[in-house]
Amino acid sequence: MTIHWADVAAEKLAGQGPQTVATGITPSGQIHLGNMREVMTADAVYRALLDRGVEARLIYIADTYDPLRRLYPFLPKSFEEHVGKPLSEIPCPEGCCESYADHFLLPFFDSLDRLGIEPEVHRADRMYKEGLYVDVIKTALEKRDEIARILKEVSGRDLPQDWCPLDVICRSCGRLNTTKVVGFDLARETADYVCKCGHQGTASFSGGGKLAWRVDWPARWSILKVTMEPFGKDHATAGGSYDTGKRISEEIYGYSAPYPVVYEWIHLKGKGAMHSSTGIVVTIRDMLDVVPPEVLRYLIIRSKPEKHIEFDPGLPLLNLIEEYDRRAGEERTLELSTVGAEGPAQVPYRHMVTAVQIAGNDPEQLFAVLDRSGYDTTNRDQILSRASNVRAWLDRYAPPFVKFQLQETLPSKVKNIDPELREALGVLAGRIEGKCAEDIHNEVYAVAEERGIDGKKLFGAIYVAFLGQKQGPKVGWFLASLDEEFVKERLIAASAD
RNA sequence: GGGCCGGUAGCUUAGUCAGGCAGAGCGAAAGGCUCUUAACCUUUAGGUCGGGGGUUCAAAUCCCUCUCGGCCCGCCA
Repeated sequence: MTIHWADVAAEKLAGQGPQTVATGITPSGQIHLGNMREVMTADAVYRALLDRGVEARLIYIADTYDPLRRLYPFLPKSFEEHVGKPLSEIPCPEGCCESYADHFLLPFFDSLDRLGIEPEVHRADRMYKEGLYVDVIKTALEKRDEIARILKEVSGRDLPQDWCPLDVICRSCGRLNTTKVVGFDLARETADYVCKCGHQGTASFSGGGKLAWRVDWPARWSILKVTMEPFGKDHATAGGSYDTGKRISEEIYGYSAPYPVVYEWIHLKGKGAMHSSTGIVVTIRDMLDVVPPEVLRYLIIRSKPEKHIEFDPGLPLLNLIEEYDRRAGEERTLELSTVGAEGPAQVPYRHMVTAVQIAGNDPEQLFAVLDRSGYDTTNRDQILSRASNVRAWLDRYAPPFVKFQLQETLPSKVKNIDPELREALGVLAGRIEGKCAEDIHNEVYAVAEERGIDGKKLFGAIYVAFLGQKQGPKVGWFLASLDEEFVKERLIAASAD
């Protein structure tokens, strides 16, 4: 019996007072599955804490005050002028949201909700503007030399003479990365700066700028009293931002660094790590179109955070879904993956792949097909939702050989079928009337046997006649789901020449 | 150059902290249900635990070393 990693972390933290589990992501682009690992990891530990009766909260800090680093491939050329501005101060790239940051945050929040993750949200720009950072900014400026020394000692990085832990926003051009702080006044809580754009001015500690990342992070820990935080392996390396953050937190802010959980990246099978700038991205919303939220949770919760996840949205995704649906995984993992009261699906995803393609977009037809196959269709909402998952999967990720399409007219390939097989199709046409799926299926075997034909070949011929390809869904059930006259006509047409 | 994480069956992996018979799922193969249609049942095969060395009665597990993959030591989750 293995203790789940979330419980291991929770056990370490138990008995140390109320816990604040923090996560943070910069909404600089589509928030993808890789990013989601951070939040899922935090949520798993949060749940594990609650399960053992520890008082805990889950917070999510949106780094909305980070500057836009560069013109990402998905942005219009016109956004060049916004590079360097805080994400919260840039307009929405598609004109539908209040800001650039919101454009990527809102769909992400929607996804979190569906995943059953309900963090308290803190937007960095608001925290700065509301003055929550004023004290930590003052301390950082006062102890600038000490911070610089820590950064040098831990990361080996030499900072320029005029380095300042506070980056200010130019009042004229709105950029964070083009200004230089030339002086500050702790009493008035302002900093003086010059900007490359030619402007010079004075910026307030409340919203006039932000701390450099390596200082911002530990400062935030002390402001929000963070006790546990997962982060990507980029921050975890020796000399990385956790190491410097830990020292800054303890020595500058007198606050113990949070308990770390380091997570690995999620790779897209055959393409490498997900990264918004490389275009190797599957967004959370994309995935939620294809799998139910429980399965997405399961994907992340079943792997230990330090293992990278090789994610393949093609055929192997079905294994993951079915492993979850059949409750084949480890019990605690399944428990932590649950969202609400929704149970596992009654209809296996794989079968749904066939059913959906037979039924097309007609829900009644779909229920008819499923009823015929003997599945429980009482939970109609769940079935429709799964069916819509399956359609999206077929559309985007399914390998060609699982797809089929009923041919409106007799496929020309029928001409290549052996005459004796075609004849058998004609015989079959006369034997399906009023028969149920299973009986039709049996007729196929019966006809093949009577005529001394290899059953395999006869099945193949049927598929060619209806789908134009050599394989397809289970024949009896497939034919039974179609209009009987249509089936007869098609079989006769295929047998004639 | 220095560091961090990972390498266990064809694939995904548990077990590594705290040494004690290498386990599971998927896939594969064989058989069964008068039935290949991605359905079900039964059974089987599959391993140099990345390589080498060391410690030990005993090593996937601890130590050293090499190697492969990924990442970090500017910025960035």
